[in-house]
Amino acid sequence: MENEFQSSKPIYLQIADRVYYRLIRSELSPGDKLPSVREMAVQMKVNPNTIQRTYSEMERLEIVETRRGQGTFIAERSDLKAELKDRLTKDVFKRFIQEMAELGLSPEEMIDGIKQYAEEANDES
Amino acid sequence: MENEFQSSKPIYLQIADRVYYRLIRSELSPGDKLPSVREMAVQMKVNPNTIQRTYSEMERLEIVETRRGQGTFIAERSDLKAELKDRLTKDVFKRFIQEMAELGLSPEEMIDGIKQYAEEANDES
Amino acid sequence: MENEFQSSKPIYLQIADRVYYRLIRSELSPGDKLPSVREMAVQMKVNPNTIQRTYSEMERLEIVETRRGQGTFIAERSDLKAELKDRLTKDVFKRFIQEMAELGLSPEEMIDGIKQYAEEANDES
Amino acid sequence: MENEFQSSKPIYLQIADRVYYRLIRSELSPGDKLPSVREMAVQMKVNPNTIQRTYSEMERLEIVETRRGQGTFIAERSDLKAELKDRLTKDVFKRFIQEMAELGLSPEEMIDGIKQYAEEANDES
DNA sequence: GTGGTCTAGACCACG
DNA sequence: GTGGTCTAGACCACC
Repeated sequence: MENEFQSSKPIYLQIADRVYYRLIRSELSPGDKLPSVREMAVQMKVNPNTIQRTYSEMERLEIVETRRGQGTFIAERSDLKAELKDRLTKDVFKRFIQEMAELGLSPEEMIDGIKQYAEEANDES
Repeated sequence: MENEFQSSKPIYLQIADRVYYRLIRSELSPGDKLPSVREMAVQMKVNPNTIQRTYSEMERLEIVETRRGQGTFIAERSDLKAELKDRLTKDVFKRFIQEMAELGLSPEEMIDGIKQYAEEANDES
Repeated sequence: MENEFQSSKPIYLQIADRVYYRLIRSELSPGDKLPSVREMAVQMKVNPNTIQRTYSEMERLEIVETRRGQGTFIAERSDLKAELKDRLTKDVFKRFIQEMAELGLSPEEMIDGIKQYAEEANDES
Repeated sequence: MENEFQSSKPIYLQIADRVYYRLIRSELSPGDKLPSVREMAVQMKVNPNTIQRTYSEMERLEIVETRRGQGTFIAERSDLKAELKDRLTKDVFKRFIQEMAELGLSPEEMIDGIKQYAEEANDES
């Protein structure tokens, strides 16, 4: 009865993120068909309108294209995966570095912190 | 007539963030009096209720304490600054590492990326 | 046109108290949907913002959780009712005993007083 | 620099309570002179206006009387102490029993609870 | 439809 | 003058 989405980030964007990650991890590839809006809604335990938004957003970013009567497909561009990964990692890096700078941490301290926290994450897993 | 706040994050939290950063940069210290709700509202070009919410939130987190009829003050705990910095940096690290892991980057790649982007930031400045 | 709230305790907390009591009396159970902010506001003859505050407070205490676009629900924790009752009774006991101690009454006198007043209450009913 | 008042109860009433308790414990007696407003303010680390309110409140309740040019004195009524104690204990009992009834506790459970919590309080002391 | 946020303006208790 | 509460009404993102 419950879905698993949290944080303040809109659910429809969280779902888009999942698609991006599956692409980058090569669990999805250009040309693959995505589940229908309704089916995805059932899988995600979410309102179909929410999936509709997800798909619209991804189409806007040209990550996905819809073919009338056939469904929604990962865009057929050879560089899609690399481009997507680039864009996402770049965003994450920039935000991270900027926030850390505001907190007064030097690049060296950032690197130390990553070593430390990455270890902790390993311990937990 | 216009204020300078952006985006999705609520204004009242953005203002709280500013207080946190001023604390960490030692522009504010435990015991210091914050501007009154009304005065801060003028400074920030925001409705007094918005500031009220900022102050309530910070009080909930025990970063600030209000003395009735006197105003709102930075909490008088010697470890406040360190604790706050810790909490904020921890949050940023965790989010960064988790997002990067989802993008399939290893800690080594994260570190390389930081070196690279930190250089770029230097070049710009 | 008039609502029925009194005294010094903020209305938004008085309304929260009512929810707590309904939970303890099992008129509400984990997972139940509370009325929407607007509907509750009508019922209580109060401004929607006041209810909003009530719900925020209850969410802060993890007694309630909100699902975006769906409404506000009693938290789904099996021990919620017992925990809540415990917390509330504990608070009342502690305050009572402390006040009585300050008035110089021994536990025995407290017990005698309860017997006496409980009888009176019976007589009235 | 800090005073020691807490809870949501107004400071001026908390200070009045202290006077009541000192009376009941016979640390104060009818006819005794209270400290001047200013002196009490210094003792309590509080604004003189706050003490002024305390004294006004106590005068309204006829627990205290002010003699112009001389100061403020505990009212000279032989029954003052007993009456005060009665009134305060009655209030505390009634509120306690009512709150407990709302929580669904029987008088027997109240008595059990008092025994239990009174013990705990002993352990701590 | 839902809750979340923000503005505007008011009143009050408190110090 | 201070913060705390409440009302009224608006807009928005999300489902």
